[in-house]
Amino acid sequence: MKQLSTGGIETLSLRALARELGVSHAAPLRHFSTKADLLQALAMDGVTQMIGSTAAATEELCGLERLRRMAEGYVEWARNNPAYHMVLRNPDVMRHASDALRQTLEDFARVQRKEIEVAQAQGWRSEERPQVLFVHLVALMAGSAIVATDPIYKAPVAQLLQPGDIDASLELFLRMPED
Amino acid sequence: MKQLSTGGIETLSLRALARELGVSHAAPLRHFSTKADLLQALAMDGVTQMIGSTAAATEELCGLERLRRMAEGYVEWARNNPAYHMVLRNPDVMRHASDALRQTLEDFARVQRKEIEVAQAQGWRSEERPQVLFVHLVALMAGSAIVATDPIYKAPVAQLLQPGDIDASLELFLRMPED
DNA sequence: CACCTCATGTAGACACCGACAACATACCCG
DNA sequence: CGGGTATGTTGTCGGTGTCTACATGAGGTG
Repeated sequence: MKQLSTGGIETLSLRALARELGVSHAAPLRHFSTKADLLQALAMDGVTQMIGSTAAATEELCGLERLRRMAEGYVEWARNNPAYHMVLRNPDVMRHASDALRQTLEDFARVQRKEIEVAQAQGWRSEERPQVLFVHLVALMAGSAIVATDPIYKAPVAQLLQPGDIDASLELFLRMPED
Repeated sequence: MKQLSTGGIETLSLRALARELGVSHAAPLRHFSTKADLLQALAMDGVTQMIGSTAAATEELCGLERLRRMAEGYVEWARNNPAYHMVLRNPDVMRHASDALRQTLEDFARVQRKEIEVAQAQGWRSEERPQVLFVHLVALMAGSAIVATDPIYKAPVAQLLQPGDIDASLELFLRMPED
């Protein structure tokens, strides 16, 4: 159906894609009726892959540890798939997300909320309101991925940002209080 | 020179801009030699304004309280200036940021790092490495602004996200441990 | 005043793009 | 066999960024 991320991309153009595949300029429109459709498909693909390499890979864990590994895995996925990550960062793409994409993201959020509950039952920040922890987690994951990948955020930190710093930052939030 | 944000925008086009101003299609190129130049100017404008309404407005504060107000102010600014915020979120724009823009951001980061030092001296997370706190702060601010403004992040939280939740989330990090 | 220069605006052209329509081809299934 | 569906092709349209050549006017200098 499609071989994505053929080259390091993101001046994506349907016509360039057609050229790359050696087909006529309008051929891609048979598969994606509009350019937004293509980006939708890429976003869905990216989200599926991201969830596959975070939530699924931590299925045997639970509670706080699972949350930490999920967050670390998310940042690592963003690092390893900058093209997909850029698509997911694009507000214009996500604003018109399909119902299926929204549903997938909601399922992912549900897992996070469930594990927050478990972690709280295990004594992690048990006095906090769960939705505040959830918002914090989501913001921290999204922001850490950006800091880890976007050159403009790397610049102000320059050499100061050592390899493990982002994981250490995630752990500031995702660790037991008595550690 | 320019009246920006004439309408709620971000299918920005030099020709549309020219039409809006009642000039010929190539006139804007006299002021911004390329479209990327225009976005650069917008980004610089946005960053200047953002810093003006956060760092400057908290000048009389210091340490932890200043950091908290800066973070809250940043999120509020993003909420109130979605168009500017979208420009600053765009990786393609920021990747080619001018030296002046980089310098401005670096100055902003310097203030944050200084206040982190002050806060640590006041007993806030004094055992942590400063750069880890800095990375955490930057990620949290960037992520919170996105969660606060991007519909795709609002959706999974739905009505669960109450007005004060994001501030409460920021406070999870930016508060004294004994509170 | 004459003259030059620079900033600004204009018109035209080019290549690229997304999208649409009309037509061709091939394949599957009743 | 025959028709429908999926896929691809060519051609076209309007829109866009950018370049070039040309106009015009303001300001300063001789």
